[in-house]
Amino acid sequence: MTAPAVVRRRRSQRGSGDQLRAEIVAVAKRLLAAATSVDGVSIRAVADAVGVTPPSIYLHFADKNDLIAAVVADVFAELDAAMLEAGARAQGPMEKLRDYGMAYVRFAVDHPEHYRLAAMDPCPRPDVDEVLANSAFVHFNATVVECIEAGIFPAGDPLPITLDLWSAAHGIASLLIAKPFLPWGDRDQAVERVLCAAALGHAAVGLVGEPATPARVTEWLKRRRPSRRTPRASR
Amino acid sequence: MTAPAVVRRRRSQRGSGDQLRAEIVAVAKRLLAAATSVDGVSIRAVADAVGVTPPSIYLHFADKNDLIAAVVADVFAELDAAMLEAGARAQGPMEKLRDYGMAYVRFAVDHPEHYRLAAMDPCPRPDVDEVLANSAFVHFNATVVECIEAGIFPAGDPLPITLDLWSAAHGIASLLIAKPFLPWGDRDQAVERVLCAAALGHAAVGLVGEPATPARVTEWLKRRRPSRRTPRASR
DNA sequence: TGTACATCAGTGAACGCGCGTTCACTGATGTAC
DNA sequence: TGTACATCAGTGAACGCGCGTTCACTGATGTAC
Repeated sequence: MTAPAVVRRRRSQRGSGDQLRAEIVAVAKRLLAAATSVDGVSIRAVADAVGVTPPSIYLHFADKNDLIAAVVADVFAELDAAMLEAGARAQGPMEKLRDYGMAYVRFAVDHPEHYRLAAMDPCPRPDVDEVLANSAFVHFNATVVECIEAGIFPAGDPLPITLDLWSAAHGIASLLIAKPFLPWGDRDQAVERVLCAAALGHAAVGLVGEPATPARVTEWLKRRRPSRRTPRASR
Repeated sequence: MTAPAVVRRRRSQRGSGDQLRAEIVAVAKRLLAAATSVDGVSIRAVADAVGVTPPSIYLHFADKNDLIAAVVADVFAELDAAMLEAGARAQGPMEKLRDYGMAYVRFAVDHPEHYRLAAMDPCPRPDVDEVLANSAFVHFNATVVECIEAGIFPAGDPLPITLDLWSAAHGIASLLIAKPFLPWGDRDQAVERVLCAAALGHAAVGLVGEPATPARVTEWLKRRRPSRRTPRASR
């Protein structure tokens, strides 16, 4: 065992208190990536890893929730950056939407605990505007608008479509995280299948010209392609 | 304040140790419904609420995880019962799938913490077979098979379709739970929209006859319905 | 240039708490004789 | 029917631990004169 590693930090310069703040957020983020819940990372552990005493944390954050919130904001920014980069070279709005969605899910799978923290755990301070003003959400919604303008999705309010597609991406992302052992087969394929099915479903709703209900879905399918097999009596 | 309520239980009869076990599970389940995480419910709190001392719990469960696992099993059983009841009077496989999906999401929204525990939190002891043999999953998959047999979904392995539809239901369910403050509008409508879009997407994949990719989706849409508006240059 | 002083980032020690789990024990119940 | 005894569900007290947070303090830094 090594000695209790008292690597004392150099004290910050007068004006540069923000440096320690940023370092605390970065370290907390790193530790949270390896924990399975917020309770798994303590203020003391963060302080230790930064090389500072626990009370120092309170010079920069009101309390633990405040620190966690800062990490969540950082995670969302990273997610947005990953999405933007993935969608930068898309050929059209539909491709961009796909690239965004794939990048979203890949981020979730690559940083499961960060994703859990940001999108699956209960919000410590829930705020509509904060989510809707979130860069990732804004970029996603803008692309849905492009799809509407391109005639891919039915005209109208983009918000429900954005929420629906987000649900689809979140569904496959969070299920991959929560139940990674399921027989997903090739993960990228599964993700693309789900995202395309959702997008296609919405596009098809536009084709049908009416909101989809199961009755309409069935009717629509019957009209266009009569059953290839006789339905068996259900056991 | 009332006196420390020492309501001592009657000691169980010799053979009826299972009665206390069941009572512990029921109480733990009730307490978990009001907590935001497993850490929010302690062995001590469960013991208190049952009217028993903490060590008694260990006569019936190896440790806390074991107790939680019993609650999760109970939650899944309740979920399956709710789904079965909802789908009992469905007219066809597609309607049954819809009823199952709606019941699934309703259960999640009505019991958010139970759903979080069972489907969103990390599995304490992950087990493929346990999930795939789970009644709710089996019933869901069987209905997908019926849909395939009825020609609604493309022929082939039902498992990917089941997983995809589960992802869709899980997506809207868990997002409603994690971000209830978003502008969902009418919740039932949002749920039906997402589920139908997913189902319709898969059905449409069957129509197209090839796996969906964004390129194919766009092409397919263009072939069948040229853009109603000229795409604007993206800003 | 030198010195007294104000500032404030960070410290050390402690507060009070609740946790999961263990262990020797109790005492009501059922049973053997 | 009566009594000694074995069983074992449940108890009381404690173990060792880590937690979030507070508070009076320190001492390097920058500044006023």
